[in-house]
Amino acid sequence: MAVSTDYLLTIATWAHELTPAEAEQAARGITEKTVPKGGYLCHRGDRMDSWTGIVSGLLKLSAVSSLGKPVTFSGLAAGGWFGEGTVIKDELRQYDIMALRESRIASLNGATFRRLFETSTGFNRFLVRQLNERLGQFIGMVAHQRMLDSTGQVARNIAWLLNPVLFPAAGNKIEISQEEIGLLAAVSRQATNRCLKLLEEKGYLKVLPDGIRVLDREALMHYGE
DNA sequence: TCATTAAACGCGT
DNA sequence: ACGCGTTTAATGA
Repeated sequence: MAVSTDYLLTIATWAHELTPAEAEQAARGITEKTVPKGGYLCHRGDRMDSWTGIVSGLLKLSAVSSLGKPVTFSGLAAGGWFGEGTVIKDELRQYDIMALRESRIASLNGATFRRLFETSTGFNRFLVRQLNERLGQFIGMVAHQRMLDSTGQVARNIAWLLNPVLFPAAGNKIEISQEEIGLLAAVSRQATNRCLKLLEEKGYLKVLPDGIRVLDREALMHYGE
C-alpha cells in the first residue's frame, strides 16, 4: 500500500530534499492509516520498525512513572515526523503515543528509512536540521522551566505545537482540551483555564469551544522573558 | 488561615 | 459522551 510521489511531497517536507529517484523509493515505503481519538499508536516497549509522520491531527507522547502516575512529555502536531531514534538504534519504543483527536498517520518502513539514511544527503540534511531544532527547543525548555510561572509554561507548550520547522502543517488552530494542555504543561486543569484566559486577555490567543486559536506565536514563545 | 489541587457533580454542546 | 465550570474536601505553605 504505497503512495504516489506527488502525494508524499504534500505530506512530507523532507521529500522535497530528495532526488526524484529517492523520493520515488520513499513513496513506495509509505503506508497510511487513521487513528481514532484516544487510540494508541504504540505503547512503551513495543518494537516498531518504522518512522512516523503526522498527516493531520494531534498526538501526545507520555509514559507511566515508576509509581504509576501517567506523565505527559510532549505534543506532536501535523506535519511532524518522529521516531528516528528507535529506527536507527533498533530500540524499543520509549513512550506511549496516543491520539488526542482523530489523526491521519503515515509510516515509512524501517528498511527504506535506513536506506535513505545511508545514501541520501538530502534526507540527512533534514534529519540534522530537525534534531537541531528539537535540541534547541528542549534546551530552552530546561532553561526556562526554572524561571517561568505556570502561564509561561502553558504559553510555551502551545507555541511548541506550532513550531513551523517541526510541525509545518499545524496551522494556527489547535484542537486540544484544556485538560490536555494542562498535562503537557504540568499545570492543573483549573490553573490552565486561568492561564488561557490571561493569555486571551493579552490577545495572544483565542479560546474556542473545541480548542484554541493562536494569534501571536512569537509572544507565546517568549512570554515571561 | 489562605491557596491550590484532585475528584465529584452538573450543565451545555 | 465530552469538555468545561463549579463545588468540595484534603493538603500544605
